[in-house]
Amino acid sequence: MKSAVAATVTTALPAQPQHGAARAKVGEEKNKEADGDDRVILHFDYDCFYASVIENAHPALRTRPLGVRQKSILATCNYVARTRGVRKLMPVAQARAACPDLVVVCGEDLAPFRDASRRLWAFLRGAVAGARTERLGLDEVFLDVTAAVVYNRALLNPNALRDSFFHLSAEDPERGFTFDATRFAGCVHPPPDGQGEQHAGAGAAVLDDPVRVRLMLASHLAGYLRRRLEEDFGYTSSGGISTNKVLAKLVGSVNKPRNQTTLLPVQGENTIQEFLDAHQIREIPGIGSRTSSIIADHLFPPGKAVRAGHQEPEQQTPSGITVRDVLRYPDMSPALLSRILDRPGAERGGGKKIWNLLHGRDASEVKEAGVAPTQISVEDTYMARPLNTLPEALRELSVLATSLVRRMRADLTTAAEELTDPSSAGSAGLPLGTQQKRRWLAYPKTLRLSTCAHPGKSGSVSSTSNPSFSRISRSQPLPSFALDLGRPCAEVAERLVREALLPLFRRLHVGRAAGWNLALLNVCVANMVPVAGDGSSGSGGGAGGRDISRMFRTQGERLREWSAWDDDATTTTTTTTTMMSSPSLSPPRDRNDLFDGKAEGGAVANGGSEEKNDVEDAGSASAETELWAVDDGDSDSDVGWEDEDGDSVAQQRCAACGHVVPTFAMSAHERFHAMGD
DNA sequence: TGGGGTCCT
DNA sequence: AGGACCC
Repeated sequence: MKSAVAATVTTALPAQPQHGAARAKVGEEKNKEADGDDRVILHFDYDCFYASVIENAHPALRTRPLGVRQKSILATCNYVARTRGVRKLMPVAQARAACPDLVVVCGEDLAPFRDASRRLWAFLRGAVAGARTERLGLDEVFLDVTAAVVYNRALLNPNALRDSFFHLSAEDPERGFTFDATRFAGCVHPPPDGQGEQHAGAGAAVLDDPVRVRLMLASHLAGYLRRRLEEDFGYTSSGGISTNKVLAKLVGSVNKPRNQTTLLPVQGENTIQEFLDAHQIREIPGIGSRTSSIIADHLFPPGKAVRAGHQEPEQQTPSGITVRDVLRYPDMSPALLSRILDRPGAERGGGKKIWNLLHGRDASEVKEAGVAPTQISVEDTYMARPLNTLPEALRELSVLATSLVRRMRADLTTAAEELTDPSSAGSAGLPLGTQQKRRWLAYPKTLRLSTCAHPGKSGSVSSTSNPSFSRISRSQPLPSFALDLGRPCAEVAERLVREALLPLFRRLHVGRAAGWNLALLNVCVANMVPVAGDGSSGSGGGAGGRDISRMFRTQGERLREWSAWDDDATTTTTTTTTMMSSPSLSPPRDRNDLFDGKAEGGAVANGGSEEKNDVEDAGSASAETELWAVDDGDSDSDVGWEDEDGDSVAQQRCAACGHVVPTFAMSAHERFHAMGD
């Protein structure tokens, strides 16, 4: 995978912004069969997120075993509970049996979790200039921090690595943190002490490897961000640092609660493939249960004898087939994999994609999520008492519809900041001072209703292989009255039921007036169309409108914001070489060394258990387009880096502008002035 | 055995 | 409209 002399960083960029699609294509080609070592990706996973949200609202629960329930299972539980034998996704009854004093909290309403997730996400989005952030579910975030890391690598001072300063913005030299560039923050994946290692620690010959230096920098960035998440927001997290999304995410789970892991290449060894080889294929993100079982069935046809080569039953995740098993299979190849997975409806590049994942290659980009979701759905299940009559169904539909309308208003509108004159505001019939004008950021074009019949009640199917019985759905255009902000949610919802959802329901269940045995109802709006004049919403569903402004915020533009050259031929090589010879690129002292003095959990406490203080703090603080290029073609490391000895954060005042700047930021700061033209 | 999401066909 | 994937 990794070649010793990669030197591929994409800082040299065309002068003009590129069209998003064009840029993506270039990216694909570049990553096609190449290393894909040219990015730096962070993955954060908030530890037992739902439980943490509850704990932050009720700090007294922090020390008690806590489970968060949805219907009859625990969506998650805190680590105290896990100590007592409680597991994620465990039935509530079983959990109580294992831990009688378990505190169980209902988590069926996702609003508090959604709010907390958005607050953390807003912080991360604004934290690193030029980074892209992508949310996965409510509790995971990817960041592409390539630009910031490349920039900071160019600024490393080989004479004072221990007192390095990481710039979070090229625009504001004071924004950042100090760190020790002679070591990684947190854990690294093949552990330096590892028995097999004959390299001296994590060190020696390796630091002339630019990938490794970037990962070292990224580990400190990840450590800093996680510390902020914990200290400022009360959420601990696990982090993974690597060169693409799948590896970052995978390696993040190596040291799970409240820690982080950097996956580093080791020269002359294929440590990344070894890391992957040991995983069950089902554990690789992107390889789901369907693909897993198809592969398993092909490699070891169900009729035949059990695998001989495997000594242990290994009662872990399903199938037991590892990445190594697949790759070592006779004549295994992308083509064979494609044939195995080929079936009607299969994804086109599917085989090749899986093949790449099995090798740790993942060219997918970190996608900046729009402020508006592309879909909003509300659902409820009725396992215990399936719906069979129209009055029941209508009652539930109206509950769901009310909640849907409320969510549309919460997630798809924003405060209207138009400079409306007081008289026109008053004419809307609301008190002047308290008027909450909202306007749509994006509006859905489609309304969809889905149902699902009860698996066991009337029909067949009890198979474990059946992942919840399949849904059926019907959709229609969303009536425009659904967008009327002047009426109460419940009123809009009732009309929605009568005029849209009921007809959809009849289309779903033609010919039967009752007795459907419905175990699930789902109401969904989709196909969001951004409102013209606002650049912040989801992907255009139809021909409606494309979000032009977002298409220009491509990776190229982000990199240009930082734009320090990463040419290994220049002074940076000196930097890294010198770095190597520095006393120790020591192994992490300890697995939990990141937050030294701190005793136990966040302590943010969040004051009283104030119920809701919500509403849109999410919008602000995103990384602005700070378009200025630090051209650091030369001059770098020697000039301006005297033998500064000051232990902690030495500062200087800039003669040009009077800003107080950390000494290690001074060089960058001066270039800032030089740039100004 | 939940209550959500995304993308592709 | 459905299926695959993710949490």
